[in-house]
Amino acid sequence: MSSPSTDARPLRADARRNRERILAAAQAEFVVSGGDAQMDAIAVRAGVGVGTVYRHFPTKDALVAQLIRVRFEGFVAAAHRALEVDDPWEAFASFMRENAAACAADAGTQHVFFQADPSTAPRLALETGLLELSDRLIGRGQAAGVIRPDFHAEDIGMVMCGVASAMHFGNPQWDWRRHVGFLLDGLRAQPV
Amino acid sequence: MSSPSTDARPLRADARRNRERILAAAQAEFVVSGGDAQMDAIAVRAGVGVGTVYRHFPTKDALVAQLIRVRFEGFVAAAHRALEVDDPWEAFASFMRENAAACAADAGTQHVFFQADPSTAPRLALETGLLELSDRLIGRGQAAGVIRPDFHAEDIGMVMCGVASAMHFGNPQWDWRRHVGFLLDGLRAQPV
DNA sequence: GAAGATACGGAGCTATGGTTCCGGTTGTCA
DNA sequence: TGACAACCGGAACCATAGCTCCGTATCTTC
Repeated sequence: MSSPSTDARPLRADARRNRERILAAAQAEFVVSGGDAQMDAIAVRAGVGVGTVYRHFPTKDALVAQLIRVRFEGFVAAAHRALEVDDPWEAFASFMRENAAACAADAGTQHVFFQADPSTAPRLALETGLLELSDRLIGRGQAAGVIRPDFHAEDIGMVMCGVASAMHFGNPQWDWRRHVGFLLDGLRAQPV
Repeated sequence: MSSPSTDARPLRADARRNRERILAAAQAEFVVSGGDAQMDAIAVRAGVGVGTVYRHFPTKDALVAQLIRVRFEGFVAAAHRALEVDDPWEAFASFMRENAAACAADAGTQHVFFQADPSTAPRLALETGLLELSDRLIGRGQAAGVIRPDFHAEDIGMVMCGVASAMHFGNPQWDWRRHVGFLLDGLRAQPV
């Protein structure tokens, strides 16, 4: 929940506080509204006026984009952690499980994700370096013969998109851990 | 694209024709609009007035519900076909592949699906008998030792939801056939 | 502590899109 | 073919939600 904006002029104290509040409120509001949060509701929850919301985020899309960006930073951090793990399979598997858990924990961003332009995720994966990190993670597993050789870094987006949306759109009783489990079993190198 | 309404009074010829046109137009319109089709646009495409759309479907939700219902009838038909297949694994796998292909072929209904109430799919699965058919299909595979024993009929919804949403929300370049392939490999009974 | 820049609040503007309503039209049946 | 019921068209209504505007309040700096 940081402020990665590129301009460096320091925000006034109250402005910075409000910015954080708005992001948190948006996240919370997207949870309860199921992705259809209204700007007014976000403002109320943040304890500010709508005008303030719009001063920080010129449009609703901009606010949403920021939420998504924060989420991707989390993915990147998880990838770095995974690369520390010795066992190549466990590194990959824990990366996948951790990302799924992050999606599950933050339903707000999750809801919003699926309303964004389809190109958003691929673009961010490239920009944040996530794609390259994933590539290393997978390459390591394939070199060790534990990940199927026809699996690529781009595929992570596909399967994780599936896992996340099933936990989001589907029956609340569905267990996403099982879903991830099925996939991981399918991604493991098949014994010949 | 049939008319499964329960009341039996025959529709006037023009009314029946328009009803079919509206459903087809809605499907097409949901494709190009990415799920945000407008009733006016549907009416225009169907070559009728909005009033006519509303006479056949009292609300947009009702129209959407009908599209989803038709899709489920397709699933049920696929399940029946699959049960004819001799090889238990091939029966199950072809069922999954065929359903995924149906989702891919009809992006319109697909888009709409994810806007519907999350309880819609489970409810329809029950009502249409799809759940029970899936259960038989899986039970057969498990009895033959080719499907992992901890996979249940309800799980089909979960994984198919994932596959469908990845092909719908995600990068258009993603190959859903690979996605299904990964899953099927994970669902096959693992050799002990 | 005073001045000026920065930020805030929230009423209200506006566009969008679902829905209604009723005068006119078209099947259907005798 | 005539009469009635069923059906159609589309202008207009209305609720919703994104966004703007400007007078007021607050922070920061000298």
